[in-house]
Amino acid sequence: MNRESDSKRGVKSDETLFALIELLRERDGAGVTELARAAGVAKSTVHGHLTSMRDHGFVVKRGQTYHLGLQFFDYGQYVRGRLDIFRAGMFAADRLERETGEMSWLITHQGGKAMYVYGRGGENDIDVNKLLGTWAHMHCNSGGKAILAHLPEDEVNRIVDTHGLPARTDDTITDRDELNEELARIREQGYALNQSEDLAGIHAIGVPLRFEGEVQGALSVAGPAHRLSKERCEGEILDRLRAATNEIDVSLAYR
Amino acid sequence: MNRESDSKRGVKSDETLFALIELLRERDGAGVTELARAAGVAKSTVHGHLTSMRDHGFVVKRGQTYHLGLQFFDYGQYVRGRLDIFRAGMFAADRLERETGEMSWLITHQGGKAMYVYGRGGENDIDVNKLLGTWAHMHCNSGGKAILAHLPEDEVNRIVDTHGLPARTDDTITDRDELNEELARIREQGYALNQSEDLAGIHAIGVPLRFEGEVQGALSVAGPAHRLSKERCEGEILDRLRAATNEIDVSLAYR
DNA sequence: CCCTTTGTTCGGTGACATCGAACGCGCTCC
DNA sequence: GGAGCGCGTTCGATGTCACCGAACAAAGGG
Repeated sequence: MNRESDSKRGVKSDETLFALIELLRERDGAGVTELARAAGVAKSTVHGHLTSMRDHGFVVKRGQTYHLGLQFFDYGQYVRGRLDIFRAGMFAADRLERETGEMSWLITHQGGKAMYVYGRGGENDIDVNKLLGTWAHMHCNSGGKAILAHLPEDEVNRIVDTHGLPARTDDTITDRDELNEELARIREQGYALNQSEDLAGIHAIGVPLRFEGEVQGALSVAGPAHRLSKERCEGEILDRLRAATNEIDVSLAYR
Repeated sequence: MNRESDSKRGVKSDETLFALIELLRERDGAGVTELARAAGVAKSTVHGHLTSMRDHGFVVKRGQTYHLGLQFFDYGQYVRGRLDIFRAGMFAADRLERETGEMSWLITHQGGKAMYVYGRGGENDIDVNKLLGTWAHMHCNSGGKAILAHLPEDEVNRIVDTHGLPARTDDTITDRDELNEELARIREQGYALNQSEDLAGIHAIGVPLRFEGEVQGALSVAGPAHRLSKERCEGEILDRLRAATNEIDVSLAYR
């Protein structure tokens, strides 16, 4: 009723399960009654799903309220660990951070969005853990743009159709044609810049990580605008990024 | 049919969903037919669940085979980020690793098992990422024993009933009475030692992290036996652990 | 101590999860 | 190159079980 698209050939019961999971996250844990009201289902239904999840560690009960369980962390670590990009790029990202003193990021994409897969701190690790494992739009950050630039044209179109080009700052690219020009430029020069297009005052530069003709992800360096001038990005940092990419390519080829 | 305990009041459809998820992990991705055979359900059933999961990013399709998706990593990072222990203990673990040059671990427990929530490398980060986010029995590592020692007696019994005391090495405590003696000792001296009880040649020392009268987790230092002698553990390292614990306690109190 | 609100249990019932057969495709192997 | 196997996917028919709502049991709060 609330979701208009029931046309899909999925399992409805799973749909409510996932809704409950998302609700538990949004609210940082919740009770049965609260969940039932929010999801629009009976209390007993919610209770049933929670019981199943509890048996598998996806949910824990503290007092009267249910919370998402560490089983998610378990599976999450597994999924990340399976990514070639992650295994081949970790060390490169570490070194990049040491050499530049700025944040370094390993990024990949799934379902038309980019995810921060691995990051190293620069000044403080707090920000890293805030972003780590979160989804981002691909049009407004260096890594995402670097990936988009090397994706088939129809896939780029599909992604833009699905997720749009929301403005994060005044400098975000929100026009389709403008994005295509930018992607062509990135393809040509081999790297993508982000000048306050995602967060005001944050600049970044990213390069694509390709393997077997496909973009697997991107490697990027980000930091405050006053330190990451266009000149520094396209000079020192780009050189280091190129070296790191090369190292990762080799590592991917011989994995 | 394969599972004998259908007595639980859960949702059967969720049960097969979780079975599929686990199968996808065990096999590092699989096709519909393979999953259907392994789970003992119809292909169309599998396909339905996969479609639902795909819509929510829990699964991705590469070619003809399905793999677990990065949505798990997203939720996983969220769950860890909500742990008080993690937010309050990260920095302490970092410093501990720098000061001792050994691996440091932040551990917590759920459902009677311990999980490695945060770790820093010591010599190599590879091992850290192997263990990070995995479950462990609580009776055979320092952090787990430190937690057990400060849990109510009936809960300890329930845990042992559920998970048993499997022998990981020749030195693993496999006897219930012996475990209880050990736990009493730990309670008295305030720290737990692990001398090759989990992995041969690996020693460790752990202290409990308590807050509001409850054990929230444990902090531990681990490394090769030849460097982590009983004397060093109970001397220098214990001192540093105590300092770190104190810092975490303060951080927890004022969170 | 009542009275509200919570989590939990319990049958009854119709929606829907499940099944099996059929389809279309890509592959291999004669 | 076409016959045949295997795959993922679709489609109805069916009977199971996910769902509901009411009743129950604890747990606070006034």
